[in-house]
Amino acid sequence: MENMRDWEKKTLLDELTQGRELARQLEIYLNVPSSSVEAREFLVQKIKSAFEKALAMCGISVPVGEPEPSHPTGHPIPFSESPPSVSRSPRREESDREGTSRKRETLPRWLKRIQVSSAMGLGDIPPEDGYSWRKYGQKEILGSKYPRGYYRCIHKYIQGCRALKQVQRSNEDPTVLEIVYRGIHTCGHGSSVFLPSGSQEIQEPHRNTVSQQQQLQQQQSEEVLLNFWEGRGVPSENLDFPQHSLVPSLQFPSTSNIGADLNQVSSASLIDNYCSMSPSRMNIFGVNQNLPSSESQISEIISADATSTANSRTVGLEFPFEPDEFDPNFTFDHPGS
DNA sequence: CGCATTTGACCACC
DNA sequence: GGTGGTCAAATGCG
Repeated sequence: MENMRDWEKKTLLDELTQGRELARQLEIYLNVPSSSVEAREFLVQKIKSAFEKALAMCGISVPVGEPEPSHPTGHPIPFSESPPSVSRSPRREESDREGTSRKRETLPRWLKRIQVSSAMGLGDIPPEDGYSWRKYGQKEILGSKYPRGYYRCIHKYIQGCRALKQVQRSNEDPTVLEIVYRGIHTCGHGSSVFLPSGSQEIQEPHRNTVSQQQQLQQQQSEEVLLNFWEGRGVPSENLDFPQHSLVPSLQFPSTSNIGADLNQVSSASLIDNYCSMSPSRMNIFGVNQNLPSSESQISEIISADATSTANSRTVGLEFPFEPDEFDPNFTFDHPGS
């Protein structure tokens, strides 16, 4: 441990921080009697995974008894049995480690389209959204006129926050920025990015207690849901994730109270509009999505967007699998209720 | 000089 | 092999 390099310490810290945050989430779930067993079990798995990785980094082997079918990040445990060979470049060594791997993470993601004042002149500086981001890359995308910028939360290394976002100008309308958010902030920083302005005050000028942390977790969860629910986005038909299937828009009855009404939004009204859907049960922002395939992660949702009129909500959902795999019972759960 | 951004290279995934 | 996501050295900026 004493000869551990800085990046190793950072990665270890990441894992431990992640484990702590997940434990806090689990604590919240345990205090909510109606929360699903699956969600709790999923969190337990993730906590175990985080600590097993941390232990592995300390050179302590992980028991193989319990299989870990799908690692949350899709990464293998980042340790080679043999010392790195001399021929390998330092860069490659580092890229093999958890936290610095180039392997793509399977994080929940959702699209936000934002109108900016002009196509030119503004550069590609994304509008302020309440969080602090650091740009870590830019890429020309095939078939796109404009490059895609890659941003990570600035608290990634300090607090292990894995939130990312990608910003790109729309091909059709350069005054529209398409922002793909990936992952949920676990850093507790930032403001109510997804909340309508003025609807919620900014948090925490002071150190957080455990209960404040819980509130933050809860609030962040609600932000994601609210973003999904009230987003001023486009119908799903216009979303552009060609590699995945897209579920047609669904209409809901109007609702004024998110938490309460979401539980009632369930099957009936949805099935009326789209019969061949869908997963039996889904937590939009939590951790539970029971699917026939036994997959159970929010990351299965590629994007979610919504528009609203006086009498209805139109919600577009995109999943990385075919709609006809779904069974017809489809409900939204509000994890906090 | 320190920090943020840019940019070419690397690499996983399809 | 092509594409997109990430890394990290180089560069720019305050």
